[in-house]
Amino acid sequence: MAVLVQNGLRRAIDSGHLKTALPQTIEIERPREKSHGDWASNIAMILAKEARQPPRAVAETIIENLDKPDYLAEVEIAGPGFINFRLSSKWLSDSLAQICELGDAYGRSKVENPQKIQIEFVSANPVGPMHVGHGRWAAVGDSLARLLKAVGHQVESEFYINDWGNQMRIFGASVAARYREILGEALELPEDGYQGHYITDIAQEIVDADGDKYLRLKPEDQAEEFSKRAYKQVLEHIKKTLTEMDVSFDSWFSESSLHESGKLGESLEFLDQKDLTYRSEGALWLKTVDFGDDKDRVLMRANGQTTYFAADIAYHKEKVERGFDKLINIWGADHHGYVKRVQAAMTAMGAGDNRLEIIIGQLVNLFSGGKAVRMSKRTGEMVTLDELLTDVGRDASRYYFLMRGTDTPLDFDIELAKSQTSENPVYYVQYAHARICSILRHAADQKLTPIGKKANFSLLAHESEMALMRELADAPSIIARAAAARAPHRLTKYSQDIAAAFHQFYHQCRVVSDDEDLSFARLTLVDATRQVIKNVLWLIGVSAPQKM
RNA sequence: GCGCCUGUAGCUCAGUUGGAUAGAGUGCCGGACUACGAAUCCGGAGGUCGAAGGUUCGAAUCCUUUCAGGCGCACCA
Repeated sequence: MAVLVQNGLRRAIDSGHLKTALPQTIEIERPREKSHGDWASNIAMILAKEARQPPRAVAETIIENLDKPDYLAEVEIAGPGFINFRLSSKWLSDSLAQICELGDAYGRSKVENPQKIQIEFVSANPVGPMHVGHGRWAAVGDSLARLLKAVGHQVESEFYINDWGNQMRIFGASVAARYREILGEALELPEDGYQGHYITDIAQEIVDADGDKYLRLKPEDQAEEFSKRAYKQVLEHIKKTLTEMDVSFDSWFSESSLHESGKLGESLEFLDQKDLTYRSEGALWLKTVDFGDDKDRVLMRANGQTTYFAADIAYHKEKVERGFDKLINIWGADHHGYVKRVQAAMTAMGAGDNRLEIIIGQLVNLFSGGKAVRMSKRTGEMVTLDELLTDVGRDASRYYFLMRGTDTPLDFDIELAKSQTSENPVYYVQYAHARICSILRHAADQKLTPIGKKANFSLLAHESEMALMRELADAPSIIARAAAARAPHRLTKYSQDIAAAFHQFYHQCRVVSDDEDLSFARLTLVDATRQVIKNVLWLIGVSAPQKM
């Protein structure tokens, strides 16, 4: 379409009717208002000043020089100088035929510059069960990965396991304290210890398996032993929960492996050789200020221990070495203060300014019957993702997590989700899919099945049929834009738009009727709708049921 | 004090990167099943896009100021 306008424009300029330069880009957009056609261009208004002509006159000149291909039904000037294009029914028929032909692949596309992208998300600390907030990043990250693949990128998802440092020690000590309590000793929880009930559960499992075998060890050695053992258990649990959510990771990367393999030391040395570090007050610092941070950051403490930041640098260096063009990290808003220093470190390492893309997602606020639920891992006062999945279900949870943009906080009311699940739009969309399957079953009873491209699409001329076909034809561009904007939540909106267009069509047009040709055409349209709903729901990670 | 995010219908939120009369859902009022699923559809009421300036043909969108809310400002991870 843009090319069409460009050609017309060039002709207008070449012939001297328009005194202006050919613009770099010509914007073509879909008007909000249906009466404004299928596509519209604002180019005349942009050029009006330079051409020293009123916008409408410019538009007229452009239209006079325009080709008229058969997919175009009408071109008109509207409002202050918009050029509106109305597509012919042939164009809609063609896109319908394309859906039939491509099936599950419909909606996918090929970006101009396919990249090798790594997307890292969730990365929950393996010291307890995942909470509801993790669920949001699991849903968003997994859908984004699917979305990026759908537009032709090579995508690898990764879970970073923070299995090193203070928290692991405290975790082990907490389990050890509960272990001793079960075996009759007085409870002495470590400072800042974890208090969730699952800690006791883990301790109980150890008692059940090995009895009081560890009781003779010193408390520090118990903690050491248990942190390794318990963390594996917790990690398995995390994996299981993610599987239940239908979220899968291509790789699991362990923080402690950076320490053990020496990669951490190597990256410190690397920075040192580039003269980016210095010693002060007994600690080793990185000159992050030189790269946009507010202050320099400590890599190694005065006590000789490296910081989490140092490990993260090694981690990101390793990622770059693995050859990704783009690294996407999804972090909760409580980590946004950390963005600058990691970006600074990336720049310092010479990884390129745009290599790392950090998506900061606002947090999930949990409510129960309108009252805020306080969550704390330390005190164990929390609602786990498992509980949520059991209560609300996978489909509703994933859809709900995805309905809002990531930079808006998500209020999740458990009671509302439990008691009024029919209000959740996911059912509206799934119902449309189930209804279609029902229609297809009914048609099969009448010995009718959709016949794909061979159907006579010119019979689909009703207003609601055209609207539905237009909606379906949008899929590739909606998906492409959602991927580019890293905005999987747009898919939920789109899925509702398709369902709405279908339900409207359903109420106005009878699909299976005495008119066999019309029935074939409408069955094909209905089947194409089913296909598109299914494809979009798959990107969201929600099932498309045949019955409900 | 500094930084990031957010203020849009009674409520929960979209708004396709600056377009035309700002849209959904929910709630409220009123309608539609003797044919393919009423978990559906149709109609109505409901707005100073937090506020004030600015940029331009044109602003919810960009800039400045300001008010309100959330989050963050470690030799924790």
